[in-house]
Amino acid sequence: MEKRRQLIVDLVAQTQRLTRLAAQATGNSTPASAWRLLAILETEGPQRVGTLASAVRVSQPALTQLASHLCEQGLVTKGPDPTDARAAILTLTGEGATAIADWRAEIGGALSPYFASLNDEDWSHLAATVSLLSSLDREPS
Amino acid sequence: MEKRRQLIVDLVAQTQRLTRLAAQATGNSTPASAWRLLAILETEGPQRVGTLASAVRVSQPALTQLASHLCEQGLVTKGPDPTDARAAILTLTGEGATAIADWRAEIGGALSPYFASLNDEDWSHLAATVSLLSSLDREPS
DNA sequence: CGCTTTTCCATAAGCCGACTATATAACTTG
DNA sequence: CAAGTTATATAGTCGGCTTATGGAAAAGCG
Repeated sequence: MEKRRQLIVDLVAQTQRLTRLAAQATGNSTPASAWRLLAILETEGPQRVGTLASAVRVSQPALTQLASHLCEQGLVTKGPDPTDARAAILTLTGEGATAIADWRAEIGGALSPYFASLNDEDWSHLAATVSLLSSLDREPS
Repeated sequence: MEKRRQLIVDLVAQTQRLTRLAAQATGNSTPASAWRLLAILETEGPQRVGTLASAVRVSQPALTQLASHLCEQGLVTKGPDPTDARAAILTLTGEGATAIADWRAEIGGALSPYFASLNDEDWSHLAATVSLLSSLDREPS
């Protein structure tokens, strides 16, 4: 289906635009990878550095560095893994959870004007798209 | 509508993930801003640097630098504006158009496995979402 | 058990894209 | 034409991400 492949391409192009729009509209300079990391810790619970690196889709050193920044800010804590002395486990703090909530409010507020003209049908398409995107990157088939 | 605001947030989160997935799946290091620039030139025709900077959503110096890179690669050309000697006008070259086409093929090929399990209804939601996203950043209302 | 190999994370060095501030040149206005 | 404004270019800097590498712990194997 060549048409579907084209649709994927268009979707990616639009997501890049929206990502950029969100970054610019909020003015928040916190990198997207940080938000992905916090969101993963929130939904999946404490995780190892290596696991997080692949989940966030950055290199392991990048995640180590990101984690140290977030530790300094008090948004996550790094602790030992009782089952493996090499490993480090990152845990979301209460402040980290608050930071995510704040960011969500900020982005929602900044972007909702752009979505003001959507009708109910548009919203249902969006909802469906969000839910299917949420579950599509577990292993390409 | 608090639910809708939440949906926007989730959409942004998913688009960030997809953007990152696309970057990683293709291995193509060309920055997203370059693709946005080429795509704009393709659909809108030759444009001034300043106009492109805001369309691509980067600062003017960033676009100047990006343009010079793309010129070196032969993907765009920079020419004078006959109506304003200060201005520079960027134009997509044939090679530039080819580069976009190639990239689209690459991203479509790299990502389509992830979308293999979608049904017809999913695809129609995606199509609707793409089309509404395409037309949402002309001025927040 | 001891030794090798593998795994996990941290550190080092460097690249590249983006930003702010500033300079230069050209258009516009009074 | 002088003064102010606008369009782009340049300089300088910062931050995130990458590859390459190091060191320590676990796992595999004789």
